[in-house]
Amino acid sequence: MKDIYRVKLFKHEGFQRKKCVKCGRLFWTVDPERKTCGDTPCDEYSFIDCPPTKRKYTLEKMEKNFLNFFAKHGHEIIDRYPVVARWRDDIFLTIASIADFQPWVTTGQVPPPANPLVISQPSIRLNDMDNVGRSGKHFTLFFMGGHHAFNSRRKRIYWNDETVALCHEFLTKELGIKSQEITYIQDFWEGGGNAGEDFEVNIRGLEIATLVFMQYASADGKRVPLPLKVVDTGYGIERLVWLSQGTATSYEAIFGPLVEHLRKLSGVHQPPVEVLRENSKLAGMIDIESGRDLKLLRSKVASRTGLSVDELNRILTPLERIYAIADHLRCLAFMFGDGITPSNVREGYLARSVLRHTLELTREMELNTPLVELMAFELKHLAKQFPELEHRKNYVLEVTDAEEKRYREAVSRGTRIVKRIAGELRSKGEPISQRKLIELYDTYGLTPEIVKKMAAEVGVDVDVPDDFYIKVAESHSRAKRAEASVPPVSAENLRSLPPTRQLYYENPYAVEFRARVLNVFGEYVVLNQTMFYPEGGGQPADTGSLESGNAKVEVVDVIKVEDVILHRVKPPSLKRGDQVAGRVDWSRRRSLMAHHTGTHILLGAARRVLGDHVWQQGAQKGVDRSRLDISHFRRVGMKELREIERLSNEVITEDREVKATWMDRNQAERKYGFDLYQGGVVPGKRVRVVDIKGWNTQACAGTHCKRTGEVGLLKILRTERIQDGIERIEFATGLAALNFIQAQEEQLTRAAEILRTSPERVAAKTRELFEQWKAAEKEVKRLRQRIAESQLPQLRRAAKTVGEIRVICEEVEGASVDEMIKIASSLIKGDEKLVVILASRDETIRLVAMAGEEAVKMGVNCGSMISEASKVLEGGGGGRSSMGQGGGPRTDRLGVALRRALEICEKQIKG
RNA sequence: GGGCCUGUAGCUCAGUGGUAGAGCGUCGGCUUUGCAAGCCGAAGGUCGCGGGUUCGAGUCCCGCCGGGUCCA
Repeated sequence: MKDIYRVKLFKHEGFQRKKCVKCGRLFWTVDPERKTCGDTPCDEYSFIDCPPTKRKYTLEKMEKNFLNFFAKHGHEIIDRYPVVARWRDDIFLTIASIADFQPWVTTGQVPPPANPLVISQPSIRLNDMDNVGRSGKHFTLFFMGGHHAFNSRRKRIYWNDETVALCHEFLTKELGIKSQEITYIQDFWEGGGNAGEDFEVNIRGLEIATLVFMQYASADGKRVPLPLKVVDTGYGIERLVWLSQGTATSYEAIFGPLVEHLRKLSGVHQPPVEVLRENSKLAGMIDIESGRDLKLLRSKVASRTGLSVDELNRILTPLERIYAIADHLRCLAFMFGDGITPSNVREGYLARSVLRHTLELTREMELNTPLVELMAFELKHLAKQFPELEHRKNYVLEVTDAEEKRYREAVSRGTRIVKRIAGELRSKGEPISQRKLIELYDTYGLTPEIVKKMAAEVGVDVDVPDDFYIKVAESHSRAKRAEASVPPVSAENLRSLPPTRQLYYENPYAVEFRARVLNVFGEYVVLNQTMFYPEGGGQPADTGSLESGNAKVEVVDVIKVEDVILHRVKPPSLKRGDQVAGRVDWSRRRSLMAHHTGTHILLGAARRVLGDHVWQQGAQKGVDRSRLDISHFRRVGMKELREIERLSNEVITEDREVKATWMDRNQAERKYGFDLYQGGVVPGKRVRVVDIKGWNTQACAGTHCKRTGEVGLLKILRTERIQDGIERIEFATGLAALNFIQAQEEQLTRAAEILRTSPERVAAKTRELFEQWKAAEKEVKRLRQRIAESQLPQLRRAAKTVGEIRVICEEVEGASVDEMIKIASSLIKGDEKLVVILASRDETIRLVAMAGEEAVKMGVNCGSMISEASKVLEGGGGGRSSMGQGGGPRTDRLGVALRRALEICEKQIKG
């Protein structure tokens, strides 16, 4: 097999392959003296204070330089993609430049937007968020420069020789780095089902690029050659900037102004340069992953600088936090700027995590500046290079502010809970358990750090395990993946059939058609052409009938498997070769079309009213009502809803044109951007674009009205918060909307009739009535109290003497339990030796017994007395010795129960 | 999508199936030169909504609605 690592450049320039004496990996160098591979930890950073480039670059300059260099060498510059990977359903965030072209381009289904191309892609990786600020080189968001070539069997662009040559020329000619400074380490890259040989490009201890030659699909340990061989390169633009500036950390080079701003705000002093330099060099040598790694780093820096570990912690920790805050703010600016809505799910949750992590850092630093102010500062600096973020400024700031407030509320709520728990534990002298700690994190979002701090304030210990977050993960059961629905007829069986001609696209208004039965699979029929729309894109399938000769069958469902449309018919009496006349249930289809077009109109209105961060998160069309789920960072208010509804109907009355056209995917994306994919990821080389003139454009496979006027009327029925950050709007169009309005009107009219008022006055009248009802209830309560009181003398006279105590045992007609209790307690108030047993009757019998203090001392137990007496009534009861309640359904045995109670009472005194 | 927590007075929250409570706030009175505060008292509740179990449900069960939070 050919050695892919042995590229032409190495031969021309006299590179030799060597084995690193430290790590044992193979690498290429022109320096005959070199023994190590040039990567950390084999080589220490040696560019700090003496950069290897001929000049210093800012991030903006370096990005431009990178793009222009490759543009000069035949690459087309492609605009960056959003950091939220809307075109994919396997990842939430864009993690690399190649991610922009997966899966459609890399699998060969869609041609690349240009070939070869170059791009600078903001990429987000949150895996080691905790290292950011400490390691000196980690970022949550970084710019990955990538030059990509897609080599098909028919057309070769370039491969290993040219890739390395381009890289080397960029580094040496463009940046002025000496050839002998650069090493190329041989490696093998594998990920996401693809694999290939690669070079890691290192300069003075810093890895600045990876050049991958992606050519295998890897599954189950086997490697199968890919039809498309892809040059996948990734240059760390921030690292190149750092290299060129030679600052102590990359953060100083990238976030200079914001770091300076934060330093001023927090009053953190800049540590001596030599401390920072040594820290940075050593940080590069150690993979900081845990608190233990950090301790190791500190102690090594301590021994080099002569400072104590405590001293280092004091001067470095605040700075590390500042670096992390600066990094996180940039990441958030892009996340929000590209339209992520914070949420408790999906990418929204990732954004929330970064934001809360940032707030934690400011809290630890006791930096009281609201995050929204810091974000405003950051946006100002990003505006020049990224004008698209400036356009979203309002949303970014609004959402930052809202999230910050929400978090502060969560923490203050949590504080109260922790203090309460801690207060209880303090009396017992116990620490907060690990289980409780996990529970607090799980249900209130309180990190152990916060809990520890709050508990300490009331003097309670917290035992935080090192592997806390692992324990949290363990406490959750693994979620099962939803199984993909299996088609009723396998694609295998359908392979020999031609794609079904989709007549519903040619004329969505046609109802009747003729067709030939190509094949039958059980109750599923395949035709050569059809007007039946198969379920898809949230639009349910059409129904109708197929007629052949004398036989008529009903079409109950229609599905699409790849390019073939299956009609489920009842009864399944059609045969292959039959000529059929099809007829679509038009009123159903018409309503579905109006609802589908209505969905697009509504989304356009929502985006105009709420902002263009609003994305469709799902939609389901129906005949009577439909629903649209949209992302938004807070509940949609009544006023906003009214405006959305008004705008929608305005667009309907304007009777705008609705056009559906098939377009080349790249062309469509270029023209409309990723807003196209509102309805979700759509497969394929060509996409169907539905455009409501001047209002909304989406990739969509559904059937639509030709003009918005046909929708007729759009009425929002209700909204629901289906998830944090996602609002569901239910609505109806046309006659279905009218039905709803009429039904509501009827309710209102009926309510008005009952209230003897006009519909306009229903609200006022109801309020009035409600107030009167409350007042009347109170009055009733007062009066019944008076009645009860008036019965007291009579009841007192009925007292019997039993031994040393007195017992009142009577029925009180029409009294509730509460009243009997009140009567009994006021009788007892004047006589501690009194026992009161009362009963009343409505649907069931209720018994109440109360005893004075003295009577209880003499052995009276109301609870057991009532419990026993209730059995007579075939019910139950209980209570304390001073009071008992009970009853039962046998209304005919009231007298018996009372006698029984008295009997027991007498026994209790004697016993 | 899965899990956990939660909805009680204007606010913050208690409330082993048995007479709906506390603190703060509001109002009134007393005390005080006034303020801050203190003392005494009062008003204020469809216990989220709807079913069920029970003699009896704020409490237990089911459904719905709202809020919070963690995980994928």
